Amino acid sequence: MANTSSADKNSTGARSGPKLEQLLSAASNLMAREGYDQTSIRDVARETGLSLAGMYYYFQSKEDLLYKIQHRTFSSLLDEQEKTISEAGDAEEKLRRLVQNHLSYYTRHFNEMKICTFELQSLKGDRYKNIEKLRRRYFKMAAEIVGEILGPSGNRADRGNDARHYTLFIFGMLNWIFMWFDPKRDAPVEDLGEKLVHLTLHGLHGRRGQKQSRG
Amino acid sequence: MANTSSADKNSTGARSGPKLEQLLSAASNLMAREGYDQTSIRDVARETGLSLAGMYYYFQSKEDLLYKIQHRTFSSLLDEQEKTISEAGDAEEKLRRLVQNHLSYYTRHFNEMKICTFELQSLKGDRYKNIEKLRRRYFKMAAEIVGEILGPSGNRADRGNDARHYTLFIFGMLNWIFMWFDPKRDAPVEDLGEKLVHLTLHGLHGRRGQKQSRG
DNA sequence: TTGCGGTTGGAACAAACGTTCGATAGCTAA
DNA sequence: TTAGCTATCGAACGTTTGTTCCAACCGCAA
Repeated sequence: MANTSSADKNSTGARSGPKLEQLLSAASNLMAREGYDQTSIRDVARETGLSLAGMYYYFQSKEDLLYKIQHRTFSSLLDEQEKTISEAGDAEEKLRRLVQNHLSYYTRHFNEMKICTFELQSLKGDRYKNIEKLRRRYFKMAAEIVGEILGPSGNRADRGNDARHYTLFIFGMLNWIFMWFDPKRDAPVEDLGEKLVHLTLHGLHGRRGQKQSRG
Repeated sequence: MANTSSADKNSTGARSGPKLEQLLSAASNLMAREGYDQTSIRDVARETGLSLAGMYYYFQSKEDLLYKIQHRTFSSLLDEQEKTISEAGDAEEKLRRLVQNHLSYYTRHFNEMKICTFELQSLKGDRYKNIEKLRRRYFKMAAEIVGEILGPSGNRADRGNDARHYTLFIFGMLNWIFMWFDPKRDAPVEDLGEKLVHLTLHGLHGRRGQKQSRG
């Protein structure tokens, strides 16, 4: 179940339902294209046909709008991941599922995910802390899988940092996809995910499909 | 030598020298911390002691300021890379130098690099095109190295896309470092670069520390 | 001294922004 | 009908922003 804390007070009342979803969706679309700062509440209002003042019936502030997008998207992704990964077998399979789920979720909620990935720093105070908490939970989940694949630490001094670094490398590959992915050129994402997992496990030298013999 | 085209008209006159460098440096510092949109020209002026109007003696516009930062930083990095890589031996060594140079430049010009990495989309028209051109040159340089490591293509259908994808994965790892790097925890960058190269070449399963002889 | 071009600052402007206020419909329960 | 709640609107306020104008300063050559 997803985190709920002091910054989501206004899930009470009628400020929910399909209208809210529509507003969040339109806002995500604009913000993913133009960025959070460059998207005004007026833009979102215009896009949805709602008046400017009407927006403030659904959101306390612009930052609250951003927060709602991030919180919904992130906790939904997190739930999906924790459910799927727990059913996996060994660590490699868990990693594969983590990557493929991430990319799958990504294609279904491109705009929202882009916002989650690049607009965290636009949140302040409690709202920042809440999303940061979700992010950390996501990271920890991945880091444990990577640590499992690396095997027991102990030989090198900062072996503890290894899992952290490699996990951050993986998230780097995943998150950077927003910057270049082109459906016409790079679909299907499943293949992309396979490449990513393959690179992570075996590197460029690990043969795939067919191979040269090695020393 | 770095690209020069229609958008850098104002390198004429006295609008250069240490004062310009100071302004660009202060602006980079603020923009790396708060983002381009959240940094006003007034902020930069206040930081440097120059008046608001005085800023417009050095920059045609706020976007021009951003462009100057990106152009200088990127062409300098590009020059450095092309020089160093041409001296390298095999493809693996080239990749290693590419990564280590990138990270080295990165530590010397953290703020400017962060801006180059994340604020491209804030440029429009010719300014956008010019930086995009530099970026493409950088990418091509890397992609050729990766292609060389992968070996001759021809077996799989979209093998041509492989080098592109793997290169983008590498840039993903590199660029994402901005999001988490902590000098107290992650220095020295040379070790980080080694880890990145090792993952790229051999993956998590490749042995490290105890190394096997090769070829 | 005068003159001049490179450099700087004070003041102002128009536009855009986030936010608030008060009013007004529509609906439902008493 | 009345009372109250949900949903929406037009208008406005105060602030910040990028940018411009123009006057003034500086150092140096004539």
